[in-house]
This record gives sequence, structure tokens and C-alpha cells, in this order.
Amino acid sequence: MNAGGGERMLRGSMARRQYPFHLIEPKWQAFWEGQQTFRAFNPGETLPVAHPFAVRHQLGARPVTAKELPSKFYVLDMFPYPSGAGLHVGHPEGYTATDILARYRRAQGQHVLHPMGWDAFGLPAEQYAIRTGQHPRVTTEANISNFKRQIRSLGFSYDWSREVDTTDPEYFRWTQWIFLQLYQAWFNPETQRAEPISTLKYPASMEPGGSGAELDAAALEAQRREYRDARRLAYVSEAPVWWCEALGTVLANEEVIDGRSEVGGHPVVRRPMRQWMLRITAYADRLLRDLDTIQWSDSLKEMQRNWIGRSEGALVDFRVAPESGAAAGAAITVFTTRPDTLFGATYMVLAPEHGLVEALASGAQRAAVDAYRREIAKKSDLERTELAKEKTGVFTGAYALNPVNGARIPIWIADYVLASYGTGAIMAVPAHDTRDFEFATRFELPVLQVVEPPAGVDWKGYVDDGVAVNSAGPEVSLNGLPTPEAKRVITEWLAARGVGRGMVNFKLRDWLFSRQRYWGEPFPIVWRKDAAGVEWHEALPESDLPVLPPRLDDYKPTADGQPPLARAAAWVNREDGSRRELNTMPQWAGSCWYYLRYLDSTNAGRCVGREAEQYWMGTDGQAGATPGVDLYVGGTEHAVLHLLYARFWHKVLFDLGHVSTPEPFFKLVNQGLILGEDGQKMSKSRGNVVNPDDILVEYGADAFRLYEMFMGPLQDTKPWNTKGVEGVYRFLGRVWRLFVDEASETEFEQALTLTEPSAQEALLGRLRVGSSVQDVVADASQLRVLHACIRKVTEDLDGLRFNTAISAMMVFVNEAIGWEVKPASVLRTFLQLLAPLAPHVAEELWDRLHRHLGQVPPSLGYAPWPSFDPAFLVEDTVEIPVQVNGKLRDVIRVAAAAAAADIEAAAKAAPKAQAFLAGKTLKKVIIVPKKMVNLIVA
RNA sequence: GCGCGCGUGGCGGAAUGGCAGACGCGCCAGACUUAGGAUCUGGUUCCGAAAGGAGUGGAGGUUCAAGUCCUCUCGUGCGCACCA
Repeated sequence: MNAGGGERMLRGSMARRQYPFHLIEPKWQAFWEGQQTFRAFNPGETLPVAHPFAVRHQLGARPVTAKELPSKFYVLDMFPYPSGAGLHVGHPEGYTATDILARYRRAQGQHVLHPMGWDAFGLPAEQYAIRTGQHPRVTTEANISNFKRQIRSLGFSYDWSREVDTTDPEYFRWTQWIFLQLYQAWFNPETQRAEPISTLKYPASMEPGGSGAELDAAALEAQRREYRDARRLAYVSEAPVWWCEALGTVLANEEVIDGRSEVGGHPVVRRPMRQWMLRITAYADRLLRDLDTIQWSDSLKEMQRNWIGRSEGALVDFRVAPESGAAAGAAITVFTTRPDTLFGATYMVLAPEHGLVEALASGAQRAAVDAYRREIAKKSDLERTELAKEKTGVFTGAYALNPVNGARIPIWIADYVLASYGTGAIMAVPAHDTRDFEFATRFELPVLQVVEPPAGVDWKGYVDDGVAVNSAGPEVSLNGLPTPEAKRVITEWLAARGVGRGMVNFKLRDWLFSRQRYWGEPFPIVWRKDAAGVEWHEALPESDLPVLPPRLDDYKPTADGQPPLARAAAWVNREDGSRRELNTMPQWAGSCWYYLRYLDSTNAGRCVGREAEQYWMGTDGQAGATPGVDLYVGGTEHAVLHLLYARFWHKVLFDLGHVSTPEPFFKLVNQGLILGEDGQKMSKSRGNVVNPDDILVEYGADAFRLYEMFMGPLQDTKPWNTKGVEGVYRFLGRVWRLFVDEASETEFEQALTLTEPSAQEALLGRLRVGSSVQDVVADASQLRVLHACIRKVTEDLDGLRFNTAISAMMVFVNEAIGWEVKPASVLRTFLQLLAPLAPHVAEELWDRLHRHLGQVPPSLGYAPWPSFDPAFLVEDTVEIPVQVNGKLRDVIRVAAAAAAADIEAAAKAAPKAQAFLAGKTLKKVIIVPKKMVNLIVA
């Protein structure tokens, strides 16, 4: 906190501080740190006897067992990338919400784990290093320390003893270790889970003494190695990847948006390179299914479902017609979700990149095909999608035979068919597929109806279910069958004939896991050459972990396009002749498992200890424990990538027995975006960025926290309005004045102006609680106001409705400020309600209130959460609206327990209602006790 | 194009099918004050002097009663986007 800045603000736009937050906030932050108030304890730890958690739960003096510990509550924030720009107002929105929950649950007696850390590998620090030669470690540490200062200034109750940093060798040692688990595992399709690679069964020909006995031992092992390496969960692929020249690295599919890099918006091109991949596709089905077992928003689940993109259909083999040149007789397999429309296929389309195109292009069409392919190859992906309005393609000159009826159909190539989805080839059914219809129209290809839509709907371009027509071949007929039935019949027929089979296809691709960067985790992998000169890879032993990156003077890729690690020849070339892997892992790696490291962040022997993992993930038999993280809060920008990758890793670790829950994050909430005051997305170029530091100097952390929550529902997108901060700031000022004696306040203010900032905190002692605060019994109306507030705040915090919880506290204060005598017990309870949201001012007033009463203040953070007594909320009489024909006409006050007949009589007697009853016949009376009465007249 | 949200005062927003607009901002009036951009009190959906009428994007519907449920429609935000 910058006291000088605060003084400047006082003389500037603000006339007067509502209360001395600038002294209170650092004071309590220092107190919490000194007391380690928010430490969470693992089973087996010995708690300090004086720690408020130990006191509350009567633990301490000896190691605590998991059974003795209260029920766990793991509330997690998405940890930030510590950028040089510092915190923006979006970060603390989620952090404030989780902090409120953490404090609330502690008060309720739960054992709260609320950690924070740093996702600190990443491109900006590396690019800065390239420009300046400054080691990314230096930049990263400076940024972390700035972020930490900012986060601490907001008074969040993190257990900093569990802080993690993905760039710390003691952290990424375990990131590398998890990679080795992936490397040493395969996905067994029979058990549908990952198993150690040692359980992999080899084909008979590769078994020693099998039909491959003619091979020598080395050749056999080479074969087995190739077979094995092709099945690992971490494997090497030569497939085309997205290369970004500007960033000097490849990117994952997910990091490429419209043909440009997600980071920086640089152009990317498709290029074949040797890359590490992770076999996430093996988990597609489980990643999809298990969404049903977790509490995420529907929209988020839907995004993940779309990304996984499951579709059921069939593979169908078409034969290339005999006269079609070099490829004659070859099979072209297509994937279709509509095998029932097979009789309507009037042409086929292959992706321009399809492997058979070369052999198919014949005669007169050869030149056209080559020209088209050259044209497509030149286009960036961006152009390909932009130009998608008009479909293009060329005829190959070849024909294929439809397996159902032998029909001879032309084979085209077109870029509307993607090489990377399905088989890269389709059968085109223009009558019942929009894209095929557009293409067929453009190139005047025949359109043949095979589905009869409901009456009145045009069959041309009809893509939904109907009844099959014109679908009879020599051996099979679908005519008259509804679409689902037709699909089933034809798929069975294709399978029986050996020309097709049912198939489930996914959009999800394997995860491209290597990057040509310096500032990331090195792979624990080396490369060797066998006797035949074939390169193969080998895992380093666990004892070699962590594999540290080498020191470099220059962080750029080498002149011949090698990653920067290649510059460290002494590091790359090992004494035994092997060479280290030059790639590093992507930034996602560290964030895939950080929530596990928090559970046991200093464990030197395991990524997470079993007992700690089972306690905090709720699988050790605690009654009602949530399986996994209880609440995970973060932005939607991670809806697919981080959350899908982390679920994938977690499932692998689960299969291999390292964690005990199938899903990591049980409940997840996305906080909404905070827009600038102009309603536009905050950005430097618009000049509408709000810096939390500025708000803190002027209004303090408590007002900032309160405002972030008061703006509206956590999940909603909402605009910032600094005037709104003033509103909650004034509220805190009223809370302050509820307690503090006016005369002492004035005296304090005057002393403040005469005292050096460094000595000001001592002046807080001059403030006294006002004489209207007395140790007296509260009256019924005061208790009603208090208990209504307890109920509302409790229910709203449970439902994450922070905005309405704050509103309820405002209602309480607006009432209480008018009381001539304020019962200390009522104010004390109110401070407990306020504490999770505005902890600093609550602590200060809590402390003063107890001293005022001559008591030693107990720990506010661990004081049991107040419960409300419905008895105090009961009112003798209630006000209920009187409607006539459904319209509000009057309001009557009746006894809460009034009989229906009495209510009816009172309603009829209500003066304003009577005016509408006069001369009418009463037809019906509807009475909802304590709610309303409706008189129906005609 | 497809999928998922969301449309309520001047603004942010609140309302288990039961008094629409809680709470806050802003605005208006008043009190205190040398002063107010501090604080306190009252008012503030629209039309109307009032009585009263209208009102939750629009049009229908269900219901004694609809911001809330149903159908259609318009607008808007987000996600995916030639995924066969």
C-alpha cells in the first residue's frame, strides 16, 4: 500500500476517507501472515496448538489423522500466468468469489484448502529473452513477485505454504514424471483404460520363436519396438503440423484460430515435422461420458461435447472402377453418418491431399487435378475458409462403384472435404446434404431423392430423418424404412458383405505436445541409433529427473530451424552417444496437474502423497465428501483446452493408480467477463483498462472485493463502473460508523494529518467504540432484522449469489444505523456475516468490539458461522395484497394465522377493493395463506 | 448455418407461478454546514393534477394469477463452423 499515494488522493478528488482502510488492511494482512491463519493441514501433520483451526476443532500437540480432521473443502482458482502487465480486474473477480467461499466454509467448520500458484512457463518471457538476452527465469521471478504483491494486497486467504510455480525444477520434475507415465503406458481397448506398456500383447509374428523366427534378435526387437512405440500414450508422429514462422514453433490445433496463431495472430502454415503427440483420442468416449458425472454448466459441457465431436455412422468401401487407370480396383473408404442414403450417392469427393488422388487422376483431367492441388496447397487455411462461400473442385477422370447397386459414379476432388476428418473421402448425396447439394448444383451433377420427408416438405436438400425411397438394389432394399431403421439394416448388410461396418468417429484429434521453445519443460527423452541406422527414442530413468534446461546466451532457433535447445551442444550430446530431445512441452503441461501438487506441494518422493490425495479429493470415506475439487472457478477461455487436457491427464493417472477419482474438478463455475466502463472489452488500445492498484489506493481492498461481487451474478458479463465502487465504499463507511465513536474519529483524523505515515497505525488505538453500542439484550425487531440477514446471506453464499448477499447486509445496516441502542451481540453476529466478504474491516471492528466489552477477541476467521432461528422471523401479522380479478387493488394486514374466512372478510372490507366489488357478483375467492387473496367477480 | 445463453427503470441489477423494479449508481428536494464533491432524511418505472391507466424486446397461449411456464418471432452475446 502506498501511503503517499493515499495522501495525494485525499487532497485530490476525494474529500475524505470513509474509514482508515489504508491502515487496517496492511495491519490484518500482516496479522494473518504472522499467525499463518489460513494454513491447511495434511493428515499426519502436527498442528501448532495455538493455531485457531486447532483451537476450533480441538486438535494439536500430536500428529492428526485424516479421521480426526473435519470434512474437507477444496476451493480452487485457475492459477494465473504472471505477465509483465500485472493483475487486471478480471483476475480478482474469481479470486474474490473463491476467497469468500473459503472463509465462509472455514467458519462453518470445514477444513478448507485454498491455494495459489503460478503458470509461469510461456512465450512472453522467452520473447523478452530473445530481445534482451535476459534469462526468462529473471523476468518470471520479477513478474511473480509483482503478482504476488497485488494478490496479497487484496487480502485473499490463500495457504501460501502450498504455493506452486510450474517453472520450479521441484515442480516440473513431476510434470516430466507424468510424461513418463504417459510414455510408459498404452490404452487397452478391451479394458478401455491405460495400462503399463508391459501388458501390451504383440502379434504372433513378433513373438520370439513365432512365425518371425527367421529374423535375428535385433531385427525382431526393432519390430517390437516400432509396434510398441506406435501404441504408447505419448508417441512420435511425422504428421503435418501447424508451423508458425513468427513464433518459431509449431502450435496445437487448438492454438490456431482461422489460420492464425491464437497468441499474437501470426500466420501459420501446414508443414510435416516430427512431433510428440499425446493419445487423448483414446479417451474421447470417457471424456464425453463422464461429463454427466460432474457439476459444470450446461454450456460448458456442451462446448466440450462439441469439441470431442462424437458422431455415429459407418465406413463404406467403394471400389475404383476397372477402367480408371492406375488405381483401378482400389478401395476408397468413406465415413458417413447417413449410410441409409447410400443409394442416393451420385458422386464421390476426396480431399485434395488424399493419398489416392495421384493414382486416380487420369488423361485429360490430370493437368486440371494437378493445378487444383497446387492452388489449394498455396492457400492458407484462412483463405480456404474465407473462400468457402463458393465451392470448388475438379473431376479426377476416375469412377467408383457403389457397393449397394454397382452404380458407376464420378470421383472428384474438392477442398470442402477435409483430409483430417474421417477418411478424407466422402460419398456425396446431394439430395440430402447441404454441402453436396451446393456442389452438385454448381457442377451440374445429378441429384437423386432417397429420403421421403414429411408431407409438404421439399425433398431437395432435406437433411433430416424421413422414410427411405428409391433405395433398392439387387440384394438389399431399404424402401419404406424410417431413417434410423434404414441405417441399421444397411450397416448390417455392409458388414455381412465385408464392404463396410458401423463406426463412431470423433472430431477430437491427438494432442500435439511438443514446442520448439526454450522456456518450457524439457522432455526426459533421448534419441539413439540402432545398428541399421534407425533412430529410436528412449525414456530417461526417473533418477535423472528433473531434466533441467541448459544455459543459453541466445534463445533464438538455430539458423537451420532447430529449436533453441540445439544451441547447447554439450547438453544435447551425451557421453553415451545419445542425443537429447530438443523440443519442450507446451504451457498446458504444467497446468494439467497443479491442483494435485497443491495437496502435497513439498513431497519430494511423489507428485502427491496417497493419503493427502485421498483426503483432499474426498475418497477416504469422509461422509458426504465431494469426489475431486469442490469448486473450481475460472474464465471461459479455458473451457476446452485446459479443462480437457487436465481431465485427460487425470484419467490416465487414475487408470495407473496414482489418483483416486475419475474426474478432477467436480464443480466448476466460469466467472463472467468484466467489461470497461464503456461496455466494451477492456483493452489497452481502447484505453478503458481499470487497474486494481488504482482502485485499492482510493477505496481499499474491502471495497474493491465487495464491488467485484456486487456488480452482478458471478457468471455474467458485466461492465465496470467506478461510481459503483463508491457505493459499496459508502456502505463500508456506514458499517464503520455503526461502531466507531464520532468524537474519537475526529480526533483520530486530526492526529493522522500530523503523523508520519510509518507511525500512523498506532493511532488506530485512539478510536473507540461508540456509546450506543451496549451489552444489552436485543429486542424482537432487532433480532428479526438480524436473523433475516443471517438467513439471506447464508443461503446466498451457498448459491454463489454474492450480489444479493451484499444487498441483504446493506438492508441490515440501513436498519441498524437508526437504532439508538445497538446490542453488541447483534453487531457481533453481523461482523461474522461481513467477514468473508470484507475481512479487513470486519477483523478491525471485531477486535474493537470485544475489547470494548472487556473481552479477548476470538479468531474471527474460525468463529462458528451464525445460524438463524426461524422463531425470530415469525411475525404476528402479515401484510397481504388484495387482488380483484387478478389486479392489485389494496393491501390488508391480518394475523399471520388468520383463517381463510377471516382473510376473505378482511379483503372484502378493504376500502379500495370495495370500489371494484360494488355491484358485481363474487364468483370465486382464491386465498394463498400469508401470500395473497384474489377475489373473482363478474 | 448449427449449438448454448440472455432481453426488466436513465445505468448495474432484484423478484420458490402470488404486491415487478430489492440493493446500489445517477438524479430531485430538504437538513447540517463557511463550504460540500462528506454525512443524514425523503423522493425517483412511464402517462396523469388526481382517480386511475399502462408496463419486464414483440405476437399468441396456459392459469384465479405470468418477468417467471408453452408456441412463434425479433434483437443480442458467446461457442463451433464445409466435421460428411
